[in-house]
Amino acid sequence: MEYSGVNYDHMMTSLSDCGSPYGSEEEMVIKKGPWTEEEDSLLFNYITAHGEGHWNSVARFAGLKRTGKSCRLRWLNYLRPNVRRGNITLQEQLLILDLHCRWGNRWSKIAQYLPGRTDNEIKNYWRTRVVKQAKQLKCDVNSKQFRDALRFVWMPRLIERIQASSQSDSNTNPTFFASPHVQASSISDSAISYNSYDLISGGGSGSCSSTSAENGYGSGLSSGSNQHVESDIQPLEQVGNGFGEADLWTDENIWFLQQQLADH
DNA sequence: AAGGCCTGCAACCGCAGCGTT
DNA sequence: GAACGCTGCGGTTGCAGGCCT
Repeated sequence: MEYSGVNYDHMMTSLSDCGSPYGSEEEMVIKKGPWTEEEDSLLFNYITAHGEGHWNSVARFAGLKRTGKSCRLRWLNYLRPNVRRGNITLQEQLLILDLHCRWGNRWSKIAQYLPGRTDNEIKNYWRTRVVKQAKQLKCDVNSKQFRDALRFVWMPRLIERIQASSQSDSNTNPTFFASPHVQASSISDSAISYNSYDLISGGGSGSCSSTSAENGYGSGLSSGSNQHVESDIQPLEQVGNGFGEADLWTDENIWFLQQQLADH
């Protein structure tokens, strides 16, 4: 954790300005801006002892001069156990693209299928990477043109790279997709029964999967060392060796995409 | 070295949905 | 059923650090 040491005391707002969860006998002042280590500690200890929920009470009884919403956000996006930080892996990128194709900007729903990732992180990824590339390609991120580019060009390339990486890793990391820590049943939307296998084999229910099957981008992961038994698989649990943000948005790929778009 | 620009991310804001009174 | 409060979601903003000139 890093704290800048900057005094954020100036970022205080009277609770009377924004709907106070506190008593009105005295004007409570809430703090805004980055969280301090001490605040994190207070929040973590309180939730560890009392559990999540009732966020306004958390804010009040933990001794935090924060709104309930702020406490909730800090917990969910940062303090919560199993929150994964750091680079979005290739597999995660692929999954985000696929799920966004199904559901659009339903970030929290998408986040359900990326263990340890928060909706905020996924949203930031989408905006800072994908939207940026759409701009670079001079098309709207929601346009059919760009969606087709993602579906028919980008995702197959991602799969190729994942496949190549998994093959090169198979000696050192033969259990890439198998995680004993989180059960697939933890995924609430059982209608889709989502995992990487579904994604690459076209087994999902969304339009992308069917089209992806047609276009053959499902040729990859189910083969080789990563083949797995369905029920054992946790989607995209990271083992963490070498799938950092090896970004696909290289000049070469952008050029390729532009050619594909020009052909349409 | 310094200033400006760019990027990524943490956090805030507004709104909608839901439950309770 | 209206009013209110709480929670969660998606959009947006602002800051810190890196990069470039």
